Amino acid sequence: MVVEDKKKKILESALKLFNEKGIDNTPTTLISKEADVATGTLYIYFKTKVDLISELGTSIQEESLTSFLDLIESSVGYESLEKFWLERVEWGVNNPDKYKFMIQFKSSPYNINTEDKIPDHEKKLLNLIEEGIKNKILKDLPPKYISGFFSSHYIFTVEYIIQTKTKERKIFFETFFDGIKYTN
Amino acid sequence: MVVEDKKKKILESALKLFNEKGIDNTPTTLISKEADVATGTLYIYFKTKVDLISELGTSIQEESLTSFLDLIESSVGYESLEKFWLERVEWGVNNPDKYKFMIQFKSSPYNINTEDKIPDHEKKLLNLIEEGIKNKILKDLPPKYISGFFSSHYIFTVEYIIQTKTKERKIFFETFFDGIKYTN
Amino acid sequence: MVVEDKKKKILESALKLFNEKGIDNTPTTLISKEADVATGTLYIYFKTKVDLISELGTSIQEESLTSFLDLIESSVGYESLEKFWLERVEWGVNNPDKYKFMIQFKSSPYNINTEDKIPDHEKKLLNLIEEGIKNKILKDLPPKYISGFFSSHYIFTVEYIIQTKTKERKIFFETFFDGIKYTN
Amino acid sequence: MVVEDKKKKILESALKLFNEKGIDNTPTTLISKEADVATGTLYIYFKTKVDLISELGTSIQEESLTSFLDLIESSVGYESLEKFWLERVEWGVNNPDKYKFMIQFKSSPYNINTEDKIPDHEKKLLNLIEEGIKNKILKDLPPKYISGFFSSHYIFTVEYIIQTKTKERKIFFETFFDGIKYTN
DNA sequence: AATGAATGAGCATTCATTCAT
DNA sequence: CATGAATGAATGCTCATTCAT
Repeated sequence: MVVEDKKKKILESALKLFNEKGIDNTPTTLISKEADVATGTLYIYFKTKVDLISELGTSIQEESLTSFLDLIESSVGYESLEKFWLERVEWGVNNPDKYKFMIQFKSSPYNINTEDKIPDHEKKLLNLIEEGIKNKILKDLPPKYISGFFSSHYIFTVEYIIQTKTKERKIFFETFFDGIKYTN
Repeated sequence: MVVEDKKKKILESALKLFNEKGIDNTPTTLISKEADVATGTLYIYFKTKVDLISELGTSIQEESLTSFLDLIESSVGYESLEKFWLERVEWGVNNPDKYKFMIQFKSSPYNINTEDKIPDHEKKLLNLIEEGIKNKILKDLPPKYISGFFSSHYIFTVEYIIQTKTKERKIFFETFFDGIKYTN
Repeated sequence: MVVEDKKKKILESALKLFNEKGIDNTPTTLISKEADVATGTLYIYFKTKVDLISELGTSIQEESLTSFLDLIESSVGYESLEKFWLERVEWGVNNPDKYKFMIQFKSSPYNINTEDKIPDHEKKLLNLIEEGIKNKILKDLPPKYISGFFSSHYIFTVEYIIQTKTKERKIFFETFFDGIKYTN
Repeated sequence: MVVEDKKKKILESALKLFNEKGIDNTPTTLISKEADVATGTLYIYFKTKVDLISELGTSIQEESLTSFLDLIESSVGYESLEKFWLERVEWGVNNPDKYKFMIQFKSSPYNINTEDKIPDHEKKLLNLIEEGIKNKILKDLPPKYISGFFSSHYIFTVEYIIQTKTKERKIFFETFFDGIKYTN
């Protein structure tokens, strides 16, 4: 087995089991078994179970934000926001396991210190929003409210799409955008 | 101590501790201690820890829906929806502990059979939404999407208000309503 | 309810439940419930659960030995022994609950001090046996061995009769008597 | 410590404690302590306390029946039966702890499914008895009665020998055999 | 005597983590 | 690096017994 392959298998098994049984109902021994690895091996790659959870959560959150890089190149408008939104939604729909775990992770006590690791995106997004408000593209709402609204709307929409298997996308984005777009 | 007082204290202690430490990281012994009650007393009022969790979650969910009764009397429009939305938001803001637990509970595995107990509200809300769509007050979106959007937007907004302590309300409701209102 | 009636009901319920679930798997609360009596009432009539068990065991043992009174009037011989044996067997067959519990009780740790309460019968039986040996009616075996053999043979036989529902009796007694009768 | 040594020590400690305090009054923690092993170690070797009890009971029952193999080679008669009986008695007298536990185990609720594991001996013994009846060596009693009588007589006799430390054997076997031998 | 809510020590079992091999 | 037997603190739950009413 190639080096680091075991770590990968452990993370994959953890993801699967955490979704099936919940984080707190998944013993590390079971993760090891699922990963075809000895009990102790898990503790070579992760100091504690919490470390494993954190690393899994953080890495998935980062992956979910890949498309963000495109957004910060452009300025905020219907098209750029829609593109960003669509890419994230598509990622969620195509990675339901990772997505599902991300939700569980975010609302768990294990998320505590994770925000420190993804602060840049937040800041940059806030900057873009402020710019959008100044340019009268977005309503004059607190930027933090808009970014939060974005997240919550996105999370709910992905869940809805996964459940209903609908092919619709644009109308869902408009629900979001109509809520925050500038009107006089 | 008055009858049923102990049960109340147990529920209050559980609420507090579940929010502080998470449901799965709160031993029943700690709940008992916090409630100034013996270990076994908890099991007089609740058959199992899961029963305690369920009863707490269900009762809070019901409480949070009290204002719903007003809504179903009227028809869907800006005013009636806003009134409903405002009352629920106010409940959440004024009961942050209950609110916080409700969120944790809803996304937990302990929520499984609870929906059976609060299905009417969902159905009635869907009926109201369908009516709103027919009357060209709301966009022609899947009713389930609108009701889900309502929930997710409401949850996020309460969180935002609690964190920022802002006095704003109306602009937040408009964020929601502008997203779903009918336009030609 | 007549005085002492509750005590009787408690004993009856205990007998039933001890047989159904085993002594150690029968909570006193369940006995109370079965007897339609409050939890605390049991402890008015019995200082502890062990006391209840002992009293039940002892009283049943005594009852099972009622027929013994006839035996000690006569001297040991085929007829008198058979009569005694038959009466005890019949008692066991007709009181399977009491019989069953008696077996459980005898082989339990709760039996410890009970023998002190039924020593007379034992002694008198031993005297009768010694007499029987002297008179060349019984083999020259240790009297204690014969009395123990009597018990064990009796217990097994009752079990056999209850299980098979056979009407036979005499041939079973002969199995015992042929084992101990004097032959030259 | 050699592999499987811990399991052995756990079984030995359990045997000792079950006899001293009774199965239901022996906590698994005490067994572990007596075996100089951690609490959790017991659960590596036995899934539950019941499993430990069953394995202990079954293995001892099997050991007690070793001498049975000789018996089934021969046909039923005074000598062969006596040899079988003597060997079993000797095993009981020499292994009073195992013997004592076996009795407790047999009359306990934990014995339920154990008979499935030792059914052959019973069947073979019944066959031998039937043969003995046909050949007019044994009385015409129900074979099941004879085999049960054998057991109960054997159990009582071992108890008697252990208590009295007598060296006698033959006279006790005759008690049994005289009870069942054919006479015309 | 009767009640039954309350008590808290006790128990079976789990599981994150370690460490000798 | 890898293994997996071993550890023991921690947990959900039970139940004999008490005592205020």
